[in-house]
Amino acid sequence: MLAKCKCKNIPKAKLTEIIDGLPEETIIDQLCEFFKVFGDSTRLKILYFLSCNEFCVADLSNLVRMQQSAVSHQLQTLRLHRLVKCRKEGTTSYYSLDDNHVQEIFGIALEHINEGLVK
Amino acid sequence: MLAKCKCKNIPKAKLTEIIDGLPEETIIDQLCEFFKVFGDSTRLKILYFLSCNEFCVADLSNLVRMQQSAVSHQLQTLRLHRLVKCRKEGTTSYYSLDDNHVQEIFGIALEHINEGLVK
DNA sequence: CTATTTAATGAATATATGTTCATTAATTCA
DNA sequence: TGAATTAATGAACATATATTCATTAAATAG
Repeated sequence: MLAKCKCKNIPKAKLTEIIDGLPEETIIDQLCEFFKVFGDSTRLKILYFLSCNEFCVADLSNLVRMQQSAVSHQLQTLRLHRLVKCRKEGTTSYYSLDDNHVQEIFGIALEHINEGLVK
Repeated sequence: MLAKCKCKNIPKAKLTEIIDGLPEETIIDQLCEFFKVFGDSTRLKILYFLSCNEFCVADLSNLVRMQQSAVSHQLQTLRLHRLVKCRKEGTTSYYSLDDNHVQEIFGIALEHINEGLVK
């Protein structure tokens, strides 16, 4: 526990409140994992394309210009994080978005980026 | 360019529209970088504390239980991405949030995580 | 001026992560 | 059944990243 705040004389009660308000380690880890998923250009492109339409692995492979294996691996991590879902038809796997936050997240991120351009 | 969509017979016009709609590489890279910043537990904790109050490096170091150097390095990346700002007073650097999207982003991420628990 | 404090920086290291290659699994078709 | 297609998986490798340690820079106090 922090003995005292050296910088500013924050009231001890408030400091305790702040420290207690820190989300649990498991929650923080989950947040990290969630954001990490978005921190890769291949996955971002996949998410973009799936936000437009359902696609199979081969098509996504063409669209993002990556090997089938690379796309499969990335789809796996997207699936594990419940951002995309998969339905099978014969030997073909059709992927689509499984989260309504993706668009929202993108929007905010773009806002941040655009503000940077203005500054 | 994708010759044709093998999975579904998506109209060629729509497919072209989708492909053209893919953000430019520079934008995608910026999005990646933005999300990567959130994909680290130390940085998340720092952002949490700064969302509560302004703090100096030494205090943040205590709060997140990391060495001063580690915190300084992370503050640098947060600064470079314009998520925090710094003001100096003597030898002390006071950091605070420099982005109104942080809270919003956290909120959405938490929603996603909580939905996972329910499912 | 010298010693002290606070933060920033650079190099080194250990770990994590994305891609490729090779293989396997599952399904369909002849 | 056997060949072909589509996707998933595992191992290996190369790259990126976070932390530590050591040092430097800047400001203040004695």
